[in-house]
Amino acid sequence: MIPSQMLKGTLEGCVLAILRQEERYGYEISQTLERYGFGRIPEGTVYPLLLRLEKRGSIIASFRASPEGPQRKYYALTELGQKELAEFFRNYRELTGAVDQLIEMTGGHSHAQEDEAAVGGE
Amino acid sequence: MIPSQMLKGTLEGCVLAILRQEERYGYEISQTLERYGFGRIPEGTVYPLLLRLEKRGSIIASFRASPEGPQRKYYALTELGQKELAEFFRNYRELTGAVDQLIEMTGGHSHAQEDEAAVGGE
DNA sequence: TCCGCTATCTTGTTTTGCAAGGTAGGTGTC
DNA sequence: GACACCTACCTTGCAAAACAAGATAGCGGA
Repeated sequence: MIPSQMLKGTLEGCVLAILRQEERYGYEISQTLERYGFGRIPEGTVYPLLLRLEKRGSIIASFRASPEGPQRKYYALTELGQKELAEFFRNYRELTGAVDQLIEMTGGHSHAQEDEAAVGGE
Repeated sequence: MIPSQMLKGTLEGCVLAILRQEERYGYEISQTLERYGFGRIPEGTVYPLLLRLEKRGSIIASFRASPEGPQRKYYALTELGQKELAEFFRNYRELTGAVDQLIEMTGGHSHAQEDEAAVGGE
């Protein structure tokens, strides 16, 4: 399980990335994140995040009926959202670049699983 | 500049990684992080983080004189700290694995700079 | 004496993930 | 009709952590 602190800042960019190609609604996004390996991201996280993005103007919403259950609120990227997504990519690369360099300099480990196997856990 | 929200949780693991091979003191760690590409990490961030780790038992401190200025507080990893470092590696890989997969599935981009160049900025 | 560098720590603010819980539509079962 | 369950949305309040700002202190030089 990815610790919640480590998701901070990253989740927002990931939601923008999910909306990059097609409109999606909150409930769907929550499930999509889980499929990508983020673990269960509860609605109490996703909806406030979406409302924040909407208020800021990064995404726009439109209600549409659902074949099962209540209306769905579909979100789409605005131009601002696309710029923010591009900036997220840059920041994410900057972060992983720094961390990967640090890991390598301080004793390797960046993407292999040598001695970790012995520690076990999870 | 990496946004501070994106550093949350990650910084702690990075400090553990820095202490992996040799003892270091706070002021030094702050400068080391900058050299690795994290940008300026102010003392108001580093010292509380170190105190937190010390209280938790992840690191132990020992004062030693400095050739210039006041005493230095050197930190070293404990066994707990080493386990936490190993867990940080796992979590970091899990996070980057999920994000990289998401980025790739939603339109590539993982580590190239194609269309972003046109957006400009920074 | 005062400034600047080294070196430590504290207080309070802000952001954000999440637990918990509430509202509501639709379908099925008793 | 009453109830349960899934879908689908939202809100309130808490906790963790980065950081701005500022305090303290040793040491050297102008």
